[in-house]
Amino acid sequence: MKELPVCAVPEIHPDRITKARERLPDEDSLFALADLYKIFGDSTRLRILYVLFESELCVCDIAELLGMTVSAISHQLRILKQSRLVRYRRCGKSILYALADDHVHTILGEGMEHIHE
Amino acid sequence: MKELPVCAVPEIHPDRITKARERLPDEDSLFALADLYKIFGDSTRLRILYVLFESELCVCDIAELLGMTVSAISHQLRILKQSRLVRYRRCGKSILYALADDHVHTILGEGMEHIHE
DNA sequence: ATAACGCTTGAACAACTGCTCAAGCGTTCC
DNA sequence: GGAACGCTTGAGCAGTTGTTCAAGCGTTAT
Repeated sequence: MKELPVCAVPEIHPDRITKARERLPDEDSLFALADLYKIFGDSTRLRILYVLFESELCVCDIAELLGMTVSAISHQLRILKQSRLVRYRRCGKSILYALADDHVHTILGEGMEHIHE
Repeated sequence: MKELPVCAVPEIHPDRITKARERLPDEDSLFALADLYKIFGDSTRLRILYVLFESELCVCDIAELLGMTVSAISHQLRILKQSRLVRYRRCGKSILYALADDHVHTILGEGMEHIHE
């Protein structure tokens, strides 16, 4: 991080603007990234992800765990499914949900580190 | 991740529920974590963070860069300030904003990895 | 002092989000 | 087949969010 000591150019700094613009990812990546973080930005979804850390669970298990309706959980699981953060498989009458991969661990780990510093 | 092959217990699985409950962080951490991710869940704020990667910038620089009003940027900077993701210092008439620490890099890095896999 | 400049702030508004409720779908068991 | 069960889905509603607009604050320049 450059820290320029004085403000040689008042108001607008064209040189810095040019360089900073290069750091901007393309628009698609930006929106995809924002959408991903939006998913983690809700405590219900966070709680769902955390309870899936231990083992796969059916929808009514999760609802029971979090003290919420099955419908509310199902709505949130659909969002988590669409973002490929959880996967599911049918098992008799139930549908068992599980974390899709290890990205969830690492992403949540970084976040926890920040808030607890 | 345990993956149980059959559903010995239909409907609700009390043993899994007990274990899963232990993985839940305390409520304060959960809300703090959700609030942190909410910040990253907006493309304007993401763009602000990215343009600050290169060097510190004043408010009207950022506004110019992103093609938005100074007011809109200022509102978002206030949110980023409150979450300790950016810091600022006065410099003459201008106020220069910069990334607060390296957490931003690592958090955004993890996210990018997920969406590009 | 007074004006100009850079930035902040609060109110207002449209757009979005998460939950509830009611209805419906797919599978299993009788 | 038909009932029961687990889950999903769409509409509706309250609460939240991001931007605009207008006004105001603090510093600098005259």
